[in-house]
Amino acid sequence: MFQLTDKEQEYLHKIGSEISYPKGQIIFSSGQKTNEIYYIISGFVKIYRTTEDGRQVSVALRYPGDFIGLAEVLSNSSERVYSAEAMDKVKLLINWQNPFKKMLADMPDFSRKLMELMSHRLREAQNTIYDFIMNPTQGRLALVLLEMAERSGSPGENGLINVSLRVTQEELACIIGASRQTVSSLLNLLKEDGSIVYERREIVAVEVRKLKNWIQNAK
Amino acid sequence: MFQLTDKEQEYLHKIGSEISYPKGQIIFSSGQKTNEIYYIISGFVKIYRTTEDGRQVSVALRYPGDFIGLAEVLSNSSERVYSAEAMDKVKLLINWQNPFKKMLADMPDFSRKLMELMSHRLREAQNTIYDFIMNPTQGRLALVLLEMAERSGSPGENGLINVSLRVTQEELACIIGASRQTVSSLLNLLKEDGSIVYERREIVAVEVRKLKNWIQNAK
DNA sequence: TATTTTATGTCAGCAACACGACAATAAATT
DNA sequence: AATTTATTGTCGTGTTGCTGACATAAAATA
Repeated sequence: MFQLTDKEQEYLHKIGSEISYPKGQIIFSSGQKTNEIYYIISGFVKIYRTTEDGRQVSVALRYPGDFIGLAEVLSNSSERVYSAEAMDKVKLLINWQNPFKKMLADMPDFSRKLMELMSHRLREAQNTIYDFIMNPTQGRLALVLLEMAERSGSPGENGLINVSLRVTQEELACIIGASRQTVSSLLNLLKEDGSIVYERREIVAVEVRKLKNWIQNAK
Repeated sequence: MFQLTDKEQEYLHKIGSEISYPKGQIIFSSGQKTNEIYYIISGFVKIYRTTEDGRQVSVALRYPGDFIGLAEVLSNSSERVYSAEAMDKVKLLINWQNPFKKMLADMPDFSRKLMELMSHRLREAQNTIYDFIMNPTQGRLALVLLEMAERSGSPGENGLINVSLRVTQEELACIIGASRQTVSSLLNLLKEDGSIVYERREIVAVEVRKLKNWIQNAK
C-alpha cells in the first residue's frame, strides 16, 4: 500500500544513513527526545509501552517499507510516547528530523503520501480496537500470526505461508493482551489443528484458511 | 489541541455549509461513497462499525472542533470504512471533497495542521488499545466517562465537572466493549462511590479524582 | 561437557464477565 | 390517561482466561 518512488528512495538515502540492530535492541524509548525517524529496510519492529509494574503492552508492529518514529516528528512532539524494539535483526535507514522536514517541504507528493500513510495507520489502529472488542484471545492470536506471516513470509503451496518466526510466547502475550500460559495452550491448539507448523520454538508456516477459522469477524 | 485560525474558519465556512442532525441520526455509514468531510461545531459523534450479528462496536468519539470523515478523504479511499452517528443534537459544517482538497493545496499551514491532527489521532487510538489491554471493564468505563465529561462538560467546584450526558447503557457498552448488564452494575457502583452523579438516566456530574481511582494506569 | 538461564507445558483455584431471563421503571405514543 | 415501547436492575449459570506453582525442555554459558 505504501510505495516510495525511486526519487524519494534516493533522497532518503542521501540525507540518511543505514544502521543495523540485533534482535531485542531498543531503537528508541518512551520519554526520549525526538530527533529522528527511521525507515525499515528489513526485519520488523514492535511499538510498545512499559507499565508501572514492568509489563509490556504492544500497540503496533511495523514491517519493511514502513516508517517508525513518525508520529512525533509530524506532530512536533518533543518526546517519544511509545518505545520501539527490534523483533528481529533489523536494518534501518535513520533520518534526522530537520533534513526530513525539509524533504517534506520540498516534495509535496511525498508529503501527501505520508498523509495517506497516517490515515491508513489510523484505520489499522481502529481495526485493532475493533478486533480487541470482537475477538476472544484465540482470535487475536490468529490475527497477529496471520499478519506476521503475510508481511514477513513467503507464500508456499495450497494456502501455506512459510515463515521463520522466532517469537517467544511472552512477546505474543503482550501483543494480544493475554497471559503467557494462555498463549502456550493456544499455540498448541493451533498446532494440533494444523493451522500452524510450530517446531522447536519457531513458527515455520501458517495455513491461512484454517487460521482464519479462529477469527470471529474477518475484515 | 487542535485550533483553526480565523482565516481557516472563514475559508471552511465559505466552501461549506452548516447542517444540523438530531440525536441518533446516522451521518454516514460504512460502504458509502466518500464525497465529503465534516467539521463538528457542537455535539458529539460516535465512529463505529456494525458486526454481522448486528452488534455495534465503537472505535472513537469525536467532539466539537474536530473533523470526521477525514481519513478516507486524506487517503483517497472511495468508500467509508466506519460509520458515524450523532450522539447528541449535532451541528456540523459539511465540506465537499474537491474544494476541501483545494484548500489543502492552497494553505500549506492548514495541511501541516491536519498532519498533526492525524498523528495525534493515531496516538489516541493507540492509547485506546493500551487501555483495553491494561484496564478491566470498570477502568474503561471510567476512562470514557472522564473523557466525555472533560470534552463536553463545564468544570464546577472541587474537581466536579457538570455535564448532561444522556447516553444509554447500551451505548456505553458498545464503546467499552462490555455487556449492557455489566455497565448497569458498574454505573451504580460508580454512583454509590460518589464518582458520578447519575439521576433519571442521565449523568449529571463526575468527580474527577474519584473516577480516576478506577483507572489502572492513567496516561 | 556441566551448569545456569531462559522458555515452555500443565494444572488447580479463582475472579471477571458474558448470556439469558425476567421484573421494574421511565419515556414515548396513542 | 392508557398503552406501548425502551431502558434499566438483578438474578443464576457457565465460560474464559488470569494467577501462582511447578515440572520439563531447550538454549546459552562456563
